[in-house]
Amino acid sequence: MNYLELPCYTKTQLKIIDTAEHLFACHGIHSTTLRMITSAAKVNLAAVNYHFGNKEKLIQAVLLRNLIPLNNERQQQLDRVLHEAEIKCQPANTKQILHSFIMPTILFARRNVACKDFMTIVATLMINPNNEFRQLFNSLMTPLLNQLVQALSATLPNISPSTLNLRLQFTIGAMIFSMREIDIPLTDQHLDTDINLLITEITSFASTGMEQP
Amino acid sequence: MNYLELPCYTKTQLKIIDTAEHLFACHGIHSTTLRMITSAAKVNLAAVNYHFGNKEKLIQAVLLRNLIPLNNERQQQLDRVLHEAEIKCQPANTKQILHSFIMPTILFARRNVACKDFMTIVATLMINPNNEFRQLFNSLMTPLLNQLVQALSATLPNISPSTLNLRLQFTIGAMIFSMREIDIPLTDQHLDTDINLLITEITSFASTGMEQP
DNA sequence: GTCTATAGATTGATAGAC
DNA sequence: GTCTATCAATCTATAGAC
Repeated sequence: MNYLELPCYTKTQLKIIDTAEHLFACHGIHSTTLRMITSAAKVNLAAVNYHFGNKEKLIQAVLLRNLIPLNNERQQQLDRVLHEAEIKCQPANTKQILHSFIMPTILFARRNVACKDFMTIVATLMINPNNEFRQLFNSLMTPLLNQLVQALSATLPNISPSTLNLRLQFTIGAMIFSMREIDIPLTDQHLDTDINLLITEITSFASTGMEQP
Repeated sequence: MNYLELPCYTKTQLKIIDTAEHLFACHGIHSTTLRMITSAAKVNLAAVNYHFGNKEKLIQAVLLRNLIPLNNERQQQLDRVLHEAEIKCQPANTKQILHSFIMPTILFARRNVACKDFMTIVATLMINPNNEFRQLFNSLMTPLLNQLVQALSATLPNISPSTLNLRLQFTIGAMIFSMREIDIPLTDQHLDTDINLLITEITSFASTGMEQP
């Protein structure tokens, strides 16, 4: 349910999207000018306006291009976990539910530079309460997050949905801050943490916190 | 140790700093122009350059004005916890150590609108790996964070410092995402969560995660 | 210290030739 | 579709009157 499809882009459009994504992550969306994008992508200055209409629609294209496949993968994992639990006639456990969200996210963030860049953009969007693209982002995230709270609520009926809601926020915050682009000023040792170990660490960290009385 | 002092500002300078802080949080640092700041602060357009030199130094002033007292408070709490443990001749427990960092932060974030705004700015800085003010921010945070890892390491000798480091990142991420300005698109119920309950929730969530084998 | 005026650079967007 | 040229708006910063 809720699987969305991607628009189809030409080669030039993809070159612009790729370049914009990288520059948005490095310098922030608003500090990145159309001239920076078009010169780095080696296309004409007028190309962005010709292919996307304006700068805002280019930003939307960057969001959709990454978030639609990522959320489809998250949804697929959650569906699988819930389906397997249904077969066994018992609720999925906390770790499985959180893993269905954390695992695809970390795998995505570690896939390549472009994906890392996108996660930086997403994190920035989540932090800023007044961001102009927040509404689009929310509309893409809400269905999945609501399903997660609902699934957790079935597994942990003694914990109120609002508390689960709060702890899911903690979980997402922990996950976002675990990513390479976001390092607090400690040693950078962990940056090369084995990806499977990282997924296990976050999932365990969040699960024990989630199940607290 | 490591207590820093604040510079002394005139009324006009404070008016500019207050206004800038709010606009930085609402629209981002780079999207906020000197005209937006000076017109909202009801001072002349030239006032920022006269009082602070340039835009960058104004941003630094906003950072220092908030981060110095906040970190002094965090340091004081950590010193107290470590001192009490020393008297009892046993290491401080995980919850106390994390509480010394989380409690002053959440109290600060809930103090007033200006403080909430500042936390949004800090979160944005932490997210962006290439931010030009990241170095200043890191230099202010590193001493305290190193002490936290050291204290946790004494309490949890079976867990490697790099793992504690990683879990401290999870903790900070969870804390940042718990704040009012940063809401994932779920119900907004939690936004008015009782402040003491919130501090307890985050501290417990992080402590159980931190102590995992 | 405050203000106006303006310099000098950069921005997003578009018109029109090819 | 691509390109050059350019517009109108906006930006930071400063000079100089008061």
